[in-house]
Amino acid sequence: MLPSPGHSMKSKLQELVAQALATLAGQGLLAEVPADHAVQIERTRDPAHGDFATNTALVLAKPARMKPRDLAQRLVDALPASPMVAAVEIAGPGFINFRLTEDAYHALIPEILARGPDYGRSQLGAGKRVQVEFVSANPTGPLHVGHGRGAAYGAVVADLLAAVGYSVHREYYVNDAGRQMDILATSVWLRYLELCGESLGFPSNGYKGDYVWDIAATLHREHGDDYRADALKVFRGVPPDQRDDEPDGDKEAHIDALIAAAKRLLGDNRYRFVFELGLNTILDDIRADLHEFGVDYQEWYSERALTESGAVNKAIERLREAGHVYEQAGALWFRSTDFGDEKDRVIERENGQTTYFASDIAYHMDKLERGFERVIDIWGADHHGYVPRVKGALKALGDDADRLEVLLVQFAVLYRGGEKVQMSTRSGEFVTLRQLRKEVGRDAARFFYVMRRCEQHMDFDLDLAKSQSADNPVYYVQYAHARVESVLRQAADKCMPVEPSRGTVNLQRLSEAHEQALLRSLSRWPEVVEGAAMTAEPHQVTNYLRELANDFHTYYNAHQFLVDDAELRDARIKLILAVRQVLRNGLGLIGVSAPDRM
RNA sequence: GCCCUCGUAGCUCAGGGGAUAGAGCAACCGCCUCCUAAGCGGUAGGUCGCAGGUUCAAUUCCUGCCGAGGGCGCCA
Repeated sequence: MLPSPGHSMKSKLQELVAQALATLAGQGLLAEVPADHAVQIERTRDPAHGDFATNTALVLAKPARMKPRDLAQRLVDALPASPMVAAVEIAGPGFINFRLTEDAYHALIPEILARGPDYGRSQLGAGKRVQVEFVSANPTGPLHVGHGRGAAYGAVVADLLAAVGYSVHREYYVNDAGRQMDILATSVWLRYLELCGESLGFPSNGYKGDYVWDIAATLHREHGDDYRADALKVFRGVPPDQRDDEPDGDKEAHIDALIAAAKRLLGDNRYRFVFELGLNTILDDIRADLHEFGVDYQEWYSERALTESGAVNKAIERLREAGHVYEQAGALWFRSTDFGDEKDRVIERENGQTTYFASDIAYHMDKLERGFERVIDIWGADHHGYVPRVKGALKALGDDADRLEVLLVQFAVLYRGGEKVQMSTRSGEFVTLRQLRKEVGRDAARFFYVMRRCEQHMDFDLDLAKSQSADNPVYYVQYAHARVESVLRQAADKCMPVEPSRGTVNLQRLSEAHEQALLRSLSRWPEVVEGAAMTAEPHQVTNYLRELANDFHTYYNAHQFLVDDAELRDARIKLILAVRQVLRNGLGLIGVSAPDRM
């Protein structure tokens, strides 16, 4: 990772070492060292090694033709003086360890209090435009808990990128054009016919969830029998469904014939009306669901609009002109094997319909044309096979496929009472995101979803998420915040001034080991935000918050804050105000509330 | 069969070239006359799946193997 122009302690040290390297280079000592060498500064694991360490001398020993410890010594000699550095020493095979001054840590407190919500934010992204597309579930039913993880993860990745200075565009791709939507419209209509009193066998491939009944009921309530047709006519000539008593049936042919019947018997306008009713009802529900989950978008991008704008045909034309398309068995194929895919893919079917993949090519072409410097797609891990073909298509179009980053999120498995919660989309028996939010609450859901690396299979323990105990990491962190608020209320009750003095006044009184540990944790926050943003790993934030909360709880147990000694009390109040601020910033970043009392 | 991800403490997981591998839970022992015990401290617990390779240095990177999960359609 390149040195950042940030203001963190780490980046300041990076700068010092870089200056020392420049000095040695000026003396002609580093002829074979690349000029753009990135200085690595890390936090030490062992406090005996100081606060930070760099392996620069070890890494550069060979090109500098020096022994690591000799190079380290020269670097130390060339290091510019800095008020933040208390001691520098060479250790082990050639590490350079830095110990920072107490003043450097004390100065952190007024900085945190002055910057407030901005402490931890940076300009690393330099305003570059990045698009984050996430969730994008088909609007054929409510979001389930699998989508919830993508929603929480995507929202935090987007917020992290914004926090480090990117201009972020959050987008939901609405698949409102495909066959699945026709199946939904037909499902709604068939349920409506049942409500009208028609008797029929519901197709095994139809959508069977209760929400389909709800949409059908709206149609029936508001329009009576206006959309009614004789069930016998609907099913006339339709090939048999595949079900237990008819194992030889074809469920695909069956549902397709029913869609055709719906279109024929309703006519274009009335079919479109039923279709739109289903689509809009579900999309409104998804939008509201995500909003209540703290997930909002800049844009809901319609696949249908993409198709109607001619973008799909344009993409196919561009591929054809570039010579990456061929016809076979009546269909149009994209030769994706030329770009690393394992087999070629159909983009236009024998019946003239373009495939979902063709829309995807057009959509990604459009994303790049809109001028985003980075395009991030967040997909369910089951779509990983799509990555080579989408990237392949971009390469075939002559675009820079590296601008597209695909992050894959594994599914979450719910556990209740130690038992796996069984889910099946087919039968409509799945746990919805809304049910999860109702059961464990928004805060726990948001926190738990991003607590693990996205590529990790996740066991979501519902009982733990609900438990109001120390075991529950959400409450643990929130409780730290509530405790700070509680102390401030107590101070007010005792008529002690809560308004702290300015600057670093009294801060030298913070000499306890617990206080120093807390200050070190507070100083890490900008590094955590930067690291989490650059690696798209929100779990680094939750881990940090647990550590910070732990430092605070330990301190709380060991020392009284509201002491009679006014100067000491002032210093401690300033410290816990800084802790409160960083807890708020961290919880805010992952979409979790910071309650005043619990 | 091919592809992707993962194998770290009894369980759930961090760490991902660097100095003695960490946390939470579970187990055991302690701590409220005190700003919320939804809290804190301590003890115990590991051949970082196995075998090679690269490196001054490998749990981390590479290769192979073993094991777990997922994906491989003129579906979306």
